[in-house]
Amino acid sequence: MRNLETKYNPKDVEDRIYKSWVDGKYFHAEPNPDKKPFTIVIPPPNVTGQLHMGHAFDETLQDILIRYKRMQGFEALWVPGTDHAGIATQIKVEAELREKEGLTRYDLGREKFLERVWDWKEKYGNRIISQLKKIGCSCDWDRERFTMDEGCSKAVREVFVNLYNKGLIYRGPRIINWCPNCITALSNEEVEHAEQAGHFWHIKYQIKDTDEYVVIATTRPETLFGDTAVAVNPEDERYKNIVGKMLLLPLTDREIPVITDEYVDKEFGTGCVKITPAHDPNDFEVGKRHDLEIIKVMNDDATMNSYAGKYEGMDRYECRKAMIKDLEEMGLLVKTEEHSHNVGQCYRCGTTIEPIVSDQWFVQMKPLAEAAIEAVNSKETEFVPERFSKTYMNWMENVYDWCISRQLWWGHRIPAFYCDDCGEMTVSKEDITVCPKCGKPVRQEEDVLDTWFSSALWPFSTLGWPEETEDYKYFYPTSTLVTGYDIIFFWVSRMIFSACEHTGKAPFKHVFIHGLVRDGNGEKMSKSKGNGIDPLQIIDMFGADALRFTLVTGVAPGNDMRFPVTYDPPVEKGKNPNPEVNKIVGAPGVEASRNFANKIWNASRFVLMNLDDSASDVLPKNLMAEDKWILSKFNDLVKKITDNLDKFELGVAVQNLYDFIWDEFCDWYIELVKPRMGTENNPQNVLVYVLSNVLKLLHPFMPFITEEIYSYLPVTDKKALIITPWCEYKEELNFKQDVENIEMIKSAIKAIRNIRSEMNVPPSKKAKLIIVTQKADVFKNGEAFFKKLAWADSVEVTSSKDGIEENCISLVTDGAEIFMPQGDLIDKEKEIARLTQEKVKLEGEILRVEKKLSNEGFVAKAPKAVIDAEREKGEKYKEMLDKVLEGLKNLQ
RNA sequence: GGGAGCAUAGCUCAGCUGGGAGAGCGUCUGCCUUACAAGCAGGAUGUCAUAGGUUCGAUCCCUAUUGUUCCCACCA
Repeated sequence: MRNLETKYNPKDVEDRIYKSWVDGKYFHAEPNPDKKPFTIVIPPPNVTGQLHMGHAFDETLQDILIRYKRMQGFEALWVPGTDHAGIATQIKVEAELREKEGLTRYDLGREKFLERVWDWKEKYGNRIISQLKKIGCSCDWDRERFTMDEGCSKAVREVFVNLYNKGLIYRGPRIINWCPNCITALSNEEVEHAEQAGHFWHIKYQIKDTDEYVVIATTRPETLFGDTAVAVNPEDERYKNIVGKMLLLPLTDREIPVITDEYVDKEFGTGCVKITPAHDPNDFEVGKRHDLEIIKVMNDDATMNSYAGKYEGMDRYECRKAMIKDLEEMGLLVKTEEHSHNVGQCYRCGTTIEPIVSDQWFVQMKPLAEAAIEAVNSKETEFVPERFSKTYMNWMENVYDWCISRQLWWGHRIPAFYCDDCGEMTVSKEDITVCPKCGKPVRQEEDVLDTWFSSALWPFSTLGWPEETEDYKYFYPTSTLVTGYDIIFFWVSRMIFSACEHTGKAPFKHVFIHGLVRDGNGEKMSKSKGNGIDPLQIIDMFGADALRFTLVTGVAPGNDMRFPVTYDPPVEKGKNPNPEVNKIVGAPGVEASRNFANKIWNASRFVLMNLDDSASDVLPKNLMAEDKWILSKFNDLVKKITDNLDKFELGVAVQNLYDFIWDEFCDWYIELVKPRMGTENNPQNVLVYVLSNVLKLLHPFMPFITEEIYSYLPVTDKKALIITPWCEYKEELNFKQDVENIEMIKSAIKAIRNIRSEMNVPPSKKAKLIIVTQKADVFKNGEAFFKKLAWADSVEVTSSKDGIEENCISLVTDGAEIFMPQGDLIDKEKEIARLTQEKVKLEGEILRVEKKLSNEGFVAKAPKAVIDAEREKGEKYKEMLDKVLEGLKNLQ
């Protein structure tokens, strides 16, 4: 115990401590009428691969909150689990299949392919769980869930059928976003927009039975084959005469009419718009208004179909190139302009989205949004920081229907059954094999649901809903949801409206939103850029506590953070590393945290090696001033940490802890108390008290090292730190006067150190101190401190300056004037310069204060406390200035 | 087009309902002072983006401007 190494080694500790928590079943929660519940459901990581730094951040925040609440006496439940992540996982498994076996999913068939995906899920799901454990997550592993497990699937069907029966789910042809690579429909949220350089082609459409043309401008000429009209603005004088005429659609033998529609902007392009209802959302609307034919010109993989005539079979871009060439040769291409525009891309594979008409399933959103808006307006759910509620509202108030069907195999298959015989469609919670209408066999819908459909139910599906289980009744609604601002639309919004609709309650009280973890250049981490940092590697290098501490240090809620690392060989700033070549060798932020962990470790070693058998955490009756000082400071700390945690200000809380432990406890209290070690006035119990309690406050942030150290301490209530009650503010440990006194001594010591350093006096050179003060008792008490911390060999405390020898350095500090006879060491010129500088500074301060105090407005309107403080300051400065002036006089 | 964030020390960032700005890293000086060199002591560095306004008083609140990042929408 007393032979602990001088370097804290996380590897000796973390796995062992984690196991002890699991063995103690401390993570497990059960409905408990004697306690209040505190519930968090984890944002389930995708089973696509492994955790990245963003997860580590997200989960650290949750673990901090859950550990804090657990210690505060809540029945704290953190539900873990993973997400099946429809498209993302299917893509991964398909890629693996292609690489390793040269097969496609169609080669295997649906059933066999799904077996492969389940194998994948097993492997990577488990890997993710083990990574969560490495980070220190105190999830209730008895309740681990998966979005496609039995319970969640049941909830999905319940919700689907409910919504369908209420008429809030419908099926029909609409323009949707189609990913030709994933071969599925996507919701609007799953499309990312990126600026792309493109062209604006001006093409002539001949007016039938004339030699005249109209010119239309398009960025997507290949959709021409689906044109069923050309539209102009009804107010456009230029085209009034051709409205109603027929046009010859180039490269085809079709004729299309010229129609008028308000949608057309006269000013933009040529004022003529080709209308392609099957391939453009706006055109689709125009088409509906004018009852136009809908002609789809592409196959599911974005190759051209038979409507494209001789271009059939070509890829859409190949076709574009070829037809432009042909149009040019035919003299129908008027001009080509450079044109950059936003193009939709699949959020999973990056392929350019094709807007396409397709039969899909939709959730009607408007009616569902109402309750979700109200939940946030009424503060049933609150966003932290508050500004994100605007993001949410903005989306919620402008929702459009949600396309929920996906042409994938991996996911919840839509519970709709078709009878090919009578045409009946049945939506049912239970699987059916025969048509309830005609008794003929039915076939189930091939499509699966959007992966977000099931994650939208996560806060209640994981707690037993639709059953009214004890868990559901006790733990739901949950307390806090922690997640990144990037999935407010995908997930948070959908959880809120789903919960409001199906459970009648908002799913959580607080939504604690955090930012993204970026690389050292401020860029998003990504595999393709090679700038991703594996949290497990960082843990391996520095320990989980150091990583966790780093992730919450210096970050304000909702803000992004940078995670700089150094590579070997080094990578130029602004450049991306090549993971094959550049290895991570350092991480400045984490090193600082690791050093902090080490500091605590060594402070604890110091305490432990100085304890005798009688040591405990019971505070003695005869507390010394410095004991009262640290106890008061600790008391303040308890309040600060608790307040800040309650406000989700984790970054501030962690800074408070750092300052208290390093500065106040280590640099001052332990140093102040060293002279008392081993004497009959041994401070050991105060040391144990403060250390053991500060470990409690630090535990949520650095669970491993705190638990380890705590186990060595002779505390009265000996149990695992993780379940030890949180500290409370104690009025009886507030010693205002002693705090003032010790602060006075501290500033005197600092002033002496400062001067000695300026005068280049080495610590080995001891000095005599004469302290002239009206507070003799205070400074007398500090005698030992001056000897130890200000390198004095003798300390004389007096109330008068009589008899002080002339050749002294004098310094003025709060409550005292200190003289240091320095013999020949004193450099008179230097000392005069120093005092003169001091004089100028004080005069400046006095001027400032006097100016302020002579300002009538200030005296009349400022709060009394502020004015008094200012007066006090002024007096103190004047007093100090007098002494400085006197010192100068003596020197000259 | 709509919305949001950011601009503070060389770098990365804090700054808690307005009362003369802080940390870490880096840097400079001196130290193995009986827990810690992953340490100790001391120092230097800021027109708190710009211009107005409110106020006795503004880094903080309001307005505008500039720069920057992001989200949403989008005229073919």
